[in-house]
Amino acid sequence: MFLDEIARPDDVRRQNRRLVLATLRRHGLLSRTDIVAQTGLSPSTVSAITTALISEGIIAESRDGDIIANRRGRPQVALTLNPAVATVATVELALNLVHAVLFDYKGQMIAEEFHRVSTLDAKSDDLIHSICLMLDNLLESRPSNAGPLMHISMGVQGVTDAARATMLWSPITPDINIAFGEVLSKRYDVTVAVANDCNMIAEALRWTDPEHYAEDFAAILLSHGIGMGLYLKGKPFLGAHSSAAEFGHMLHVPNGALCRCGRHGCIEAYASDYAILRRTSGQDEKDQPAQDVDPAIYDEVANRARTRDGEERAAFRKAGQAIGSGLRSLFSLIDPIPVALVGSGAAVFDLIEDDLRDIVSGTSGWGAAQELSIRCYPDEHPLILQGCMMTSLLHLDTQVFAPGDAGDTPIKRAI
Amino acid sequence: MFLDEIARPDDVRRQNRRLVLATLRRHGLLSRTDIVAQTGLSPSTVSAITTALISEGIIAESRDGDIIANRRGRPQVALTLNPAVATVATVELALNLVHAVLFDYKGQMIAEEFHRVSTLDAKSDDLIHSICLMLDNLLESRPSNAGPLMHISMGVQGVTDAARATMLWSPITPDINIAFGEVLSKRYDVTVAVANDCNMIAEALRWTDPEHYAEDFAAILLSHGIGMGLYLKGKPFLGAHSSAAEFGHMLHVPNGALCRCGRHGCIEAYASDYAILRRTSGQDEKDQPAQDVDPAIYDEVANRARTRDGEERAAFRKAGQAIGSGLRSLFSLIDPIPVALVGSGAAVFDLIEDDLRDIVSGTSGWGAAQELSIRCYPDEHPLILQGCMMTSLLHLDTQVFAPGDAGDTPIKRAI
DNA sequence: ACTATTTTTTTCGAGCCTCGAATTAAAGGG
DNA sequence: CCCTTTAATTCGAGGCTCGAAAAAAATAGT
Repeated sequence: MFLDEIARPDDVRRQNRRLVLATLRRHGLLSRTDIVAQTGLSPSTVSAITTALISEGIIAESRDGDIIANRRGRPQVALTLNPAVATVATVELALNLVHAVLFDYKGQMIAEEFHRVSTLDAKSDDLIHSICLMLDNLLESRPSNAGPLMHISMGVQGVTDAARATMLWSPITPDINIAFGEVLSKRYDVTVAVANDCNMIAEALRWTDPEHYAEDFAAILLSHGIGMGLYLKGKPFLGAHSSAAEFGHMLHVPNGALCRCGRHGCIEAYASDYAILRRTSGQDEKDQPAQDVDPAIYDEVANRARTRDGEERAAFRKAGQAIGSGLRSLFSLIDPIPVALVGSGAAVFDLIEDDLRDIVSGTSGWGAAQELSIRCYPDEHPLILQGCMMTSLLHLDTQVFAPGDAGDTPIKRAI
Repeated sequence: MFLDEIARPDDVRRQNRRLVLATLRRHGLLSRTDIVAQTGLSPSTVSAITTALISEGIIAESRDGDIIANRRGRPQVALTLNPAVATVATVELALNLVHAVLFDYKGQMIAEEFHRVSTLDAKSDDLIHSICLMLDNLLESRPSNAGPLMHISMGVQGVTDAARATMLWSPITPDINIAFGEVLSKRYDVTVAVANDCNMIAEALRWTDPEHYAEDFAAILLSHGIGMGLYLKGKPFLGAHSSAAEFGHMLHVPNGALCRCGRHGCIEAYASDYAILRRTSGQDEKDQPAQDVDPAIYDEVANRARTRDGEERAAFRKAGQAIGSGLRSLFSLIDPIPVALVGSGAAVFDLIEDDLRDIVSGTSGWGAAQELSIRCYPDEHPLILQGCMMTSLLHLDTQVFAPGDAGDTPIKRAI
């Protein structure tokens, strides 16, 4: 709530509806009494809010899944999010891959589809066409009891403008400024979010492990490029204008190695897979890097680095230094925070860890000098998928099902 | 307003009170009709809120300063913040200098006092003693119609922990972890804020030029050390745990010049005044830098750099590169934003600008490639002062005078 | 079988809030 | 001296949350 915003009485109900939906989403199956205990709201208020939500079809009483039986007193009746109130779609767009999935409002997968596309040769229209085809298929084949499609969330490898739901630039395709949001929004008549995949990863991590990834943490994706999803003060941090924190394009060496973004000396130009292969293949660091990297070759190089101390090991060490130097600068700006390393780079963490920690060490500086926490997740795709799903569902929870105005409730719109 | 917070009906009033106080603080003299126009609240609500604020003594009708006369209809009656409802104190702590000032609730200076202290030799008790002495003097000598002291805001050169109102580390004194907040809070029975001086500068800039320094901007203080105050999404950005964004300690050159913080290669180790003098005095970049710098000598070096192309000019160019490299990394993380350069470094901007811009250029990258805006403010002290004042006053506006509960209103507490 | 007990959930009134409409207040114009 | 115009307040309607009381729905005991 900002200082220049005006508060109205129904804002109170809106906020408390959000609160109820959030606890239901987190716990799955909860009685009204449980909700009272979890939220701190009074029983009367919880009663009022839940009856409203039930009448709008957003949540439902779950008769079968009764919580506790064989106890004295009136039994609690379990409430749960109504899976059939809405469907959301997620689209992951990566190099040569489109992955679309449908989820119900409870977060259960309804259907999914993979599609191989030569993204590097694809024009924006080709990409959009592929995505629409997949979504059409999925929507047509879904069971009749599924709810109406109400949100699409895209996670893309590239720089995005969240406000305009546009992909500004991406390494996976030559076209720029692709307005996925506008197109999909018109075609399916729903709101669309277009976010950087790293932000989706961060979202997923925070959802699955809120203990560890709490208010402040960073998820760094080390794969085809280097990106970062950042959570600060419990909120995803999007740049001032565009999208993600472009960790990979922080400056490591002034006038250094050529980066795929066209500039010189970026962290990515030392630590990404293409940077490693450029180095181990004997090319100059100013040479244009490969657009695509064969994972098999990358693994081979990594294994060679593990077995003998040669050019390969040196390349990974350089990578560790680049990431470490970026982290040290990052930690100077925002204090040390837990880090998740995701993607192929996480699979070679053993090769970069020592150099990385060497450079970072001493960062903690004046504050509580805690140990730097780094966790690795070699496979990024499940995280991206889950992050997209949570983005969509939380959007519905907080933006669509939150307004108390029953006259414009989505279920009525869908009728 | 967070997702796990519960909303109550009186929160609405609290928020709208804040809104009214904020518009009054910004515009100074406003009729109820003006407030209606500015805020968007209904006349009835504005009437209710203003009568409450008047009865609590927080604002007052200003009979003399009538806004518009000679017009048909009932004349508007001007409202204004009541200067006598509270007094706030600011303390600026810098190298060899303590500056304490008293302001009334309207932001008018009541009294001020400067004190020269050899901070480098001072123990924490000495510093606290000096500050208390000054505040005692000021409070005793203030006019009888002044309001009760209700907040103290300190701006210090060093790393602070805002939550604990503690100065963790500072270049101006050997002692660490000085709990100014706790001591002053007990002694004067008020809340105390301890912030990094750069954050105060940012606060002041946003207040004086909200057009230019809007949602996102950075204020970089180039003087005895290098610090940064950052505004993101319209809110001051404090690190995850400690205090300011330590721009000066981002990594510029791995294993590079020795920084005063004990590490190597920080931006500060190339761009601060002591770094320039270390270089021009023929010392090695790994030598321990001077603790104190004579401004006269610094100016002399700058002038030499302007007149001939020698070691001095090279030193400033190095400084420009260091700052530029930091900015480029910063802009990678949070997108390009307007920058204010403050302090002695701003006076030599002509010597560093070219190299700085060279390194930064290309940062804008994919987004709207706007021109990097840099403005210079050679004297940091007025900004720090104003920032401290605004911090205190806004704290009163939003935290103390906002709760609608009239039973515990501060003016009653003071009686 | 029937009542007492226990626990959950709903209902109802009090006390907040904002807002629109009507009313009162306080000037200038003719 | 009345009319017009503008400012500010008052009042009722419709929200909201909450505490207390009532209703609902089970088990336990006789």
